[in-house]
Amino acid sequence: MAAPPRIPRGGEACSVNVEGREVRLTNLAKLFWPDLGVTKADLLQYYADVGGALVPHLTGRAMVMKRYPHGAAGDFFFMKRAPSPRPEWIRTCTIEHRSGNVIDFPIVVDLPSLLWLVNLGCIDLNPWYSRCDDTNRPDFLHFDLDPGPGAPFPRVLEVARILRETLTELRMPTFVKTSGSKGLHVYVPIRRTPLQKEVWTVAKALAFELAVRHPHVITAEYRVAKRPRGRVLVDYNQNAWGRTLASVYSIRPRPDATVSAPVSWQEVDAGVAIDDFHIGNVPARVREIGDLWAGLLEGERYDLSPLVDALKPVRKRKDPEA
DNA sequence: GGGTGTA
DNA sequence: TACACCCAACGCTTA
DNA sequence: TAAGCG
Ligand SMILES: [Mn+2]
Ligand SMILES: [Mn+2]
Repeated sequence: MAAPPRIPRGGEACSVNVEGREVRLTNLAKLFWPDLGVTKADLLQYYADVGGALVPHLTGRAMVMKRYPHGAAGDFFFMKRAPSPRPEWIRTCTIEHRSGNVIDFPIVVDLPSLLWLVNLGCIDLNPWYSRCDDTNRPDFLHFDLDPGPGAPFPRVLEVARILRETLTELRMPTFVKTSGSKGLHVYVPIRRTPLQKEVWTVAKALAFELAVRHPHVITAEYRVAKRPRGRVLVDYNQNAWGRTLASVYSIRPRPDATVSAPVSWQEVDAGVAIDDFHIGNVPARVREIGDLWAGLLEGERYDLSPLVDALKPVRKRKDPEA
């Protein structure tokens, strides 16, 4: 792999040749984390450094932009439509919503398109779970583990281990990462057969099953006010159509520039912490151990169809007889 | 972050 | 020139 | 059908 490009640290703006594309980068000296002395150039350099591991996880997926043009502590706004003007080599994904709205989302396919997106003020990257060629059939089932008030991070680790046990019993491959914010994300690679809604149904059923079996540490309660204190929410609704999570290797707009970092289950057992992974140490970790989540894209994929079928209302279920 | 519209 | 303004919207829940 | 949720 080619060495990552060097991002100029000074000057207002510049044009950098990346993999044969001219990428215009702006406001390079602007402090995105004033307390850390971390600039927009540092943010771009980080993504250039981890791009080899990150880009495969984004490529071909519509991106929801969460833009922080005034830094991590500044106001942000969501944007779905790829802004114009833009380089002619930025690809888009056209998705029609049920309301009739048609949105042209940008797609990341390589390092130039990634850096173009980051330069817009995107601190974290938010890809769809499905690829653009079939936006209603996701590649993953996932579990968003959110600690509620009074739930310390080690309780999230505990819930993740419980979840892993359940998924392993079902023979599902599992991958875990810190969210970089408060919790953990567990992903299961699936064959691209069920619709997003069907994947959501499976996530919901498993979330409630877990909450019933481990009521002292897990909740799947929809209403905030009804969630018991000190529990970890299995936020199955994150599997709904059109929703996104911050990707692996995303820097989060948090005070310490923490990163959503892939971790091994051994590290979960040993006890990681959110602030173990940040803009300052993740590039070296990736150089040393590579992409712990490569198997999510390249490895075996689980066939969710039997589970989907089993959860259908009896009348609609495929009759196993005759 | 940056284009556009208004003063 | 110097500003204000805009920039998403879903599907799922319970009442 | 409306409002809460993320
Ligand atoms: Mn979360
Ligand atoms: Mn959540």
